[in-house]
Amino acid sequence: MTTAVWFRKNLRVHDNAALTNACAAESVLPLYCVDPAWATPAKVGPNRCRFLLESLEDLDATLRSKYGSRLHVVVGDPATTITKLIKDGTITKVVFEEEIAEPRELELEKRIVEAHPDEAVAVPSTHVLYDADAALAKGAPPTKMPGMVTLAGKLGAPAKPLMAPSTLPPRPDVTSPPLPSLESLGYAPIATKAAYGVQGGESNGLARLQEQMKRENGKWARAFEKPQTTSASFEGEPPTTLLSPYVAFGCVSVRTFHAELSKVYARGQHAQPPTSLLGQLYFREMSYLLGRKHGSSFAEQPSVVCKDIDWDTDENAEKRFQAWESGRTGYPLIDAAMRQLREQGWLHHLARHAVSCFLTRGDLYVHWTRGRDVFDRDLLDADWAINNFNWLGLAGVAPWSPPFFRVYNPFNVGSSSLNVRDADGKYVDRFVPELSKLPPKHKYAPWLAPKSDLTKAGVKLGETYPRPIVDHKVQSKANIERFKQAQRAAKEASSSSKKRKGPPLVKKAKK
DNA sequence: GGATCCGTTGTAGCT
DNA sequence: AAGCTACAACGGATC
Repeated sequence: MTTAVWFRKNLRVHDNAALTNACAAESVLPLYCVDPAWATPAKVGPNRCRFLLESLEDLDATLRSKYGSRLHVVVGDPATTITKLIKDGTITKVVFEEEIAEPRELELEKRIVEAHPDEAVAVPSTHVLYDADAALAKGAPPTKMPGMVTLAGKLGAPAKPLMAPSTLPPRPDVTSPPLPSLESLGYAPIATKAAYGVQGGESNGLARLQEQMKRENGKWARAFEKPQTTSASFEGEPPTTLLSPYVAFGCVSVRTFHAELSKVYARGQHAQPPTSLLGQLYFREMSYLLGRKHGSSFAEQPSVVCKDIDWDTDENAEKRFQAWESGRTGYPLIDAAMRQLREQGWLHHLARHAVSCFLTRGDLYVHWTRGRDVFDRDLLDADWAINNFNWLGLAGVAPWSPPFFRVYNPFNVGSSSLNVRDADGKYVDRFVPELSKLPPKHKYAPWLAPKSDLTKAGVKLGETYPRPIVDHKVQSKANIERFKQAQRAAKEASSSSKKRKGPPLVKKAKK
């Protein structure tokens, strides 16, 4: 009688509801399924996949050293794999934490529960601070931080994280293949390290959590305010905690993060949401609540969470998208960020703002889902609910968007909004080295540099580095106007359809 | 039910 | 350098 613990977004032994649940079983098989339809370079970039594999190795090592067990990793569709294990008698039950918002995962667990109503045991997720359905029972999910703070007040303290089990029931005599490698999954080897050298795994994640909470004896965590941190960042002391990849894969439980942060907060004055560290956890929570409630209509246009905007989808838009994705827009800040994303799997939050505004309503007018998919592939901390929440917001289509006429200027690096703080242009040097010999004042706007400076630096615009793909000043102004018109048209369409007593939001016919 | 307020992080130009 | 103003103006929550 063996129970499989199916690890999903909880690659850890602490605060793991499925693992804790399985402790009463006679025998436990720790199971992870690498879905080959997902773990492929087009869907999941090499950095992200490497982080996953590192996390699996760490989990396996912990299971071996602490529990005398080991991880059974199967490369295959999780539902098919679980069915096979049940049918061949390897396991009699499977325990897993429920998904909250991601459609792909919800669909998957539905298939498993329907196929195995007696064998599948779904336990409430530890991936969020609050039980999502209990939170939604209090009313509509908040779209703004004051609403989230109020909700948290109503719900009280989040559940205490579960302790790692002291022992596990024995593992059945099952032969496990060696853990997959990047190469075995069809990835080319990666020569470079991920951002700040982060490596996946619960051990690394918990160590980083402790480190960040102890930084300046807790003062750093208490004083943390996101907009004060520097966006053009890639080395040295990280500007933020860099814990997001660990939380996304579940190497660190968000509840453990919250509990540790609460201890540090209790020791002195601290910043408040939305800008504080707690605020960051609250934004994550909002993403999940909105994802659970509206996830299926996130990309449905129009819907209550997505305005009907006439994004460009023609060949020219495709070319602009490709220039953006490959870091060849002619705007060094955008290009450096996009190359950093690809190389390191990470971007500071404000750099994410800069590139997503640029791709969508700001400059290129490309559909936001294109950018979302790139982030989902390349970010180490890619998380379905959070990624959609942020793109919907930045593209200007969601109720939680900033006013649409607030567009970031991609070369005004002295402005406080993007907080680039890179007078020497080191960020450009690192990721757009073809501009590194320019004088610092021209590094973020090479097209404004005098010819003599360009020649001296060996820069030939249009050859060694692109000219700006669009004229930001002209284009952003035109786009604001276009967005305004689209917004008005959408509003009129929805109010006239209401008058006709038809469905309030009619799905637009596909082009 | 209409008015008012507010929203994590805008820009440009001026003092 | 920091701080002010004008710009243009949405939509959800609250009173």
